[in-house]
Amino acid sequence: MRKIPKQKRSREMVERLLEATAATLAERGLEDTTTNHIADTAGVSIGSLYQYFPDKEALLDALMERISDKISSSFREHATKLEYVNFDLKTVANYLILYGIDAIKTDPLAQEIINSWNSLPLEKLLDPLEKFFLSMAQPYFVHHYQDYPIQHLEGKLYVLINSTLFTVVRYLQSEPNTTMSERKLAHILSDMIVALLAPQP
Amino acid sequence: MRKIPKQKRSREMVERLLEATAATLAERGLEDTTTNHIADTAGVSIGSLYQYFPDKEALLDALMERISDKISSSFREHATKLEYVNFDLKTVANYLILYGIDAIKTDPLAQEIINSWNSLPLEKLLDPLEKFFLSMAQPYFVHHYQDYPIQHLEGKLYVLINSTLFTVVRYLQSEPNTTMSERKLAHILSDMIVALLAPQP
Amino acid sequence: MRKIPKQKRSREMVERLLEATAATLAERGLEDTTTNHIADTAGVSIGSLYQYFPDKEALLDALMERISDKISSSFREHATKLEYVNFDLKTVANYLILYGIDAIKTDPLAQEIINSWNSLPLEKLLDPLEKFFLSMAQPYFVHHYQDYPIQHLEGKLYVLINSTLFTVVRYLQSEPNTTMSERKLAHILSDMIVALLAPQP
Amino acid sequence: MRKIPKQKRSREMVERLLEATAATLAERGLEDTTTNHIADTAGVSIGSLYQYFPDKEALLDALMERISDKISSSFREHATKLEYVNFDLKTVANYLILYGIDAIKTDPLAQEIINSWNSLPLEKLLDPLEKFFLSMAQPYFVHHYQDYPIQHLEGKLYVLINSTLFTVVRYLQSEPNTTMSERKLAHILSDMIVALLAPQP
DNA sequence: CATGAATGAGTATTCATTCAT
DNA sequence: AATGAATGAATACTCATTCAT
Repeated sequence: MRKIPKQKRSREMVERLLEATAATLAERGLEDTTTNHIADTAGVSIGSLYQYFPDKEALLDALMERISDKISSSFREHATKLEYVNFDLKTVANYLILYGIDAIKTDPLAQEIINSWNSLPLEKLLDPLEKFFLSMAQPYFVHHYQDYPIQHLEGKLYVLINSTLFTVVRYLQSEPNTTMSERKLAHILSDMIVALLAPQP
Repeated sequence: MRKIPKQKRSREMVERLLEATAATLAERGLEDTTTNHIADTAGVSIGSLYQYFPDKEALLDALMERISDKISSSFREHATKLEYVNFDLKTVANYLILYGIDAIKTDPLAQEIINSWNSLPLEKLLDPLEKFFLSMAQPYFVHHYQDYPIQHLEGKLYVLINSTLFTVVRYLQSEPNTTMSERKLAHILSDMIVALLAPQP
Repeated sequence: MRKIPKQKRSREMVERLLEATAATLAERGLEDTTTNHIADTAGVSIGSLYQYFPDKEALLDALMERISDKISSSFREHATKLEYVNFDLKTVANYLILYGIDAIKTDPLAQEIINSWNSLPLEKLLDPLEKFFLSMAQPYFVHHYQDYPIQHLEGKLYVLINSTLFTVVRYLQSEPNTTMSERKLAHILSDMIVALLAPQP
Repeated sequence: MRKIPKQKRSREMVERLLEATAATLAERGLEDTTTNHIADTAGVSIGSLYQYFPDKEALLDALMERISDKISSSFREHATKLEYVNFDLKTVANYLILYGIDAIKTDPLAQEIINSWNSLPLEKLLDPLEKFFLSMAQPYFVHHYQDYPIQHLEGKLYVLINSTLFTVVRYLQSEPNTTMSERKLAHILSDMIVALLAPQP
């Protein structure tokens, strides 16, 4: 009976710290973010921070996972709302890529992550994201191409997801200098996805 | 007549420092690489290091560029030897990807770079590489598909190059845990390349 | 109730660090005084030093101010004990100058300051001292020469205070080589003071 | 026969180095002046610099002496042109002080010296200057007050010269914040000089 | 559990000076 | 005598982490 409130408090604390980390990162940039800044922003003592996270790395790792979750559910929501199952692959892919680009450009934290991917534990963000997109893509395929060979599918999706994610990241990193438009990028990427997955029979 | 040996010396020093940087990086990992370590490894005083590079960042940047060059020429050589122009796209792509993977796995420095891409100025490596592959791909296309629409080509190559590079990098980062074989990865990637570039007419 | 001990601790720390600075300065000379030396001498970690002073300069500045305070109160005490208001200007000036010289020669820190005025933020010492002597002189004048024109007074005091301070400092710097006795110096200086301030009516 | 050109070259070199030091000091400020900067400015190798001056200190010392000489001759010239012997003490003192202030404010090097007197071997400048003013004042007194007691004179001049020099320096250091005008300062200082030296009989 | 004062290892960089050529 | 490449000691300051209260 005592444990539940404790866990709740604990969860709230973790929450608070992660939000503080996100906020500090977005405001000051990774370079200028210290554990003490984070504790301050969270309105918590530095000692407490270390009660909940063994070290800075763990904090960053947890944040990346959390962001991964947010992105996932945001995508899921959107895709569901869109009733994506009813559209053809090209349309869905194109739409989701554009949505993703927009989401990143809107969020200062996402911005900072993209700019400091050097120095952030990006795997912690990408690994779950990879799994998520896999889990999202599979039902789609079950629906549209019932007899699609699953083993092949997994490998192809692995490749496509990473390809798309990184190309978008890199595009956004060097954006001001690039001539390609977002629309064109999305177009090519979704073409690529379709081309690899759904070759004309 | 006197100046040439000077320039030579200077070049040698730069060379030596870059090699020392590479070695230190490969041995101690980026985390534990200090400018003093590098100078030591180069058998040179720390003061000299700073005579040739304004700061640590410049050293790392230069190293990345140098590696990019090495990779480029290594690929070019290989591709030329292979007379790649005579082979179909699928074969060339597949071969070069496998060659690249092997090259990375053979080179401890490449290994370290892949593992610490966090913290390394990866753009300095990727930007030229991107250009290089573009320059390598274009003649191939001129030869094989004379009537290929060039504007599309550039965008597609941009996407494919980044997609391939990153997917390979990511594959190698998480390799021990992955079930996919290198051959399969290469296969899928080259499929993807062909699918996007050379749709069956 | 809890905060007072904290503030006390803080004050003690500042105290300790300033004393350590003074001691290190006196012992090793400014040239050879590092922040780490100071922290060591204070029996405190270098990190703590920087928790209380933003940088070395601030430490030195604070020390100068502190010394200025010490000198001021020492003078004030002495002058009060002496009931200087009851004596004529020449006597008071002469006495205080001799007292100052003696105080400096007795204090190894003062010695070091005089020898390394190069490299010390002397203004931080002189500005308040100037003000102090001004504040000390004015009541005296109000008392002795009620109808003394105040505006003139301020300018003259500014000149006299700086003149006296510096001449004494310079005298002490080059003392071993000088033939003039302290008494003579004090005599001339007090003569000068009287001559400028209190011309025979 | 060979030695004379050598000495000449040597002299020129010293000259050049001192001028380079002065220029570098004036342009970059003491803080940012390195021996290498100086050698560069002089158009001479750093090795040569050390052929003529054992270390940086010696260079600075020499510069201070040289400046002292310049100031002396500049004053002497001016005073002579003015036929100062024919004027009364107050006028001469007042004029020379104003001239000095102006000379300093006109010369960027003088400016820098005043601002970095911390860190410069000021004694090297002041000692000769003190002697110079002494030597300049004595004939004046011989002329005007033949029966002036010489021993007293020396002590008084010592005090007055230092007083005046420092008060002016300090005034110029804190000038922007001061309300007193240059004229007033000169006025008080010359009053002080007259008051101490030439009491109304 | 919370606090936050204290810790101290760790590091990039400067610059006066030397000495082989 | 001149050169200038090479030297390397020396130092201020940061920040993740601990632990006594």
